[in-house]
Amino acid sequence: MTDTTTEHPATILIIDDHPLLRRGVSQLLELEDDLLLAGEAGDPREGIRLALELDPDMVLLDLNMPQMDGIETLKRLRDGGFAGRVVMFTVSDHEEDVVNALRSGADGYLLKDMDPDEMVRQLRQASLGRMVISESLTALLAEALCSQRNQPAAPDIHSLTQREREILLELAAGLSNKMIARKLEITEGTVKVHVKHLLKKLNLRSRVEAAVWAVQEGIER
Amino acid sequence: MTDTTTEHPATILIIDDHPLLRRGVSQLLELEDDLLLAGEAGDPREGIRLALELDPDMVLLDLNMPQMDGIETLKRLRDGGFAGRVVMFTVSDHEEDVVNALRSGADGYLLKDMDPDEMVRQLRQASLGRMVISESLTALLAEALCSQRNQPAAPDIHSLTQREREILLELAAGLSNKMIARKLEITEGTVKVHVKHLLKKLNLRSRVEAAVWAVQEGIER
DNA sequence: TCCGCCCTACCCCCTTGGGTGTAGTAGACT
DNA sequence: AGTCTACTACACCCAAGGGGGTAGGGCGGA
Repeated sequence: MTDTTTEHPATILIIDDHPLLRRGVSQLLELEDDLLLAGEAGDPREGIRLALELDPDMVLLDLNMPQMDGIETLKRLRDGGFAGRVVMFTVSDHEEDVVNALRSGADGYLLKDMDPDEMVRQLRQASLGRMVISESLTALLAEALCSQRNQPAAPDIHSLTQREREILLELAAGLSNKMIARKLEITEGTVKVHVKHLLKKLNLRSRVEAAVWAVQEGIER
Repeated sequence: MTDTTTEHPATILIIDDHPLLRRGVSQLLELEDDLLLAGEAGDPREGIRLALELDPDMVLLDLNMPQMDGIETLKRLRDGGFAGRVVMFTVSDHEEDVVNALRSGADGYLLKDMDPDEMVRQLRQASLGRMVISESLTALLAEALCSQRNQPAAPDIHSLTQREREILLELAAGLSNKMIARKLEITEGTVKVHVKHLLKKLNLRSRVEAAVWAVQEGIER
């Protein structure tokens, strides 16, 4: 498995605001000739730019950055057309964060305090297209899947407020924000706020997805 | 019926690029105290601006103007939030034009060569919320409804080209133009062209409407 | 051969959308 | 009294959408 030197090495971009941690990963990767550090970024925007420019096989993405959270960064990566693997890399072992990240399309979720050997092994797995999760999280993950106490980020109509449901309905009817505003007698800016909120709650990326979802769910007043 | 002077008169805005014709209508309306000319516009953009500013009860809209066709003007009026009646006013007695206008949401279709008496009568009807059609067109209209030879502007998947159907599918999946371009390996500009064309063919106003329509129709490859 | 449609690509223009942030008000619950 | 959520509104910014137009290559039918 480790002998993949005849193949081209898997290129990895790390996006993390901690220089020391980037350095650590960098040194870890240098020891493996089938894993190659494609680049580093200290903030999300720079990271997204680099990812689209370098097009690495994998992005190792810090979930908690001051400028932008990892979920948002992941979204923007996908929006930008990045097609490689995106593995979350974080200190948070909260079930909520794990579930949220995976629901948002992350290809893996690794903890920063994990064993270097396991780290390398998991990265290798990820580069092969497998979804990876830190071993210490598997129990927690199983629990999350069984007990249904994971309301956050669940695309559920009930997570929306009454007003947001109204806006979603009009939106799905094909109305623009301006038209919705006129119809509900509020400003366009307020409509935008509601749309933004419902997109976030439903974990969708555009009003088109929201409209299609609403239609398929058969949402009604 | 003519005695509605106790009510406020119905205000009418005329949008037509022929000054003489505007003058004619103007004089015709002056003779009726229940019909009031709210304003005139010689080109579509000015007309739209005026309509939104004056908010007349009815817009008399030339179907054939050099700057912008009447259908497009009608769309923009509705997009702008104009909620009054929009009656097409034209020389064209082509079935295609009539059907197209009515399908696009026009509240009436009157011919410019119609009898002044009928004209006034029809305008009065329109101001009451009734749909009006020049009498000389009724036969033609009936025929159009019976014989189904009205492909133009019929929201039909078969009116789309293969490529347009592909784009519609991706669009309905929530992909942006850029993502569709990447997926189909063409430029974003070309995707925009296809989207523009399919919206026109399906007589829809936005990609959201297109997406919802596609989903409801159960469009597949 | 010429015409027309399809697909592609590009130009210009302006509007719309979606994100950031701050902030005020009202009602409900602690 | 304090806090939380919902709803409203506005600022700014940049990306995306949608309209107009022109144009060239390919392909098939008149």
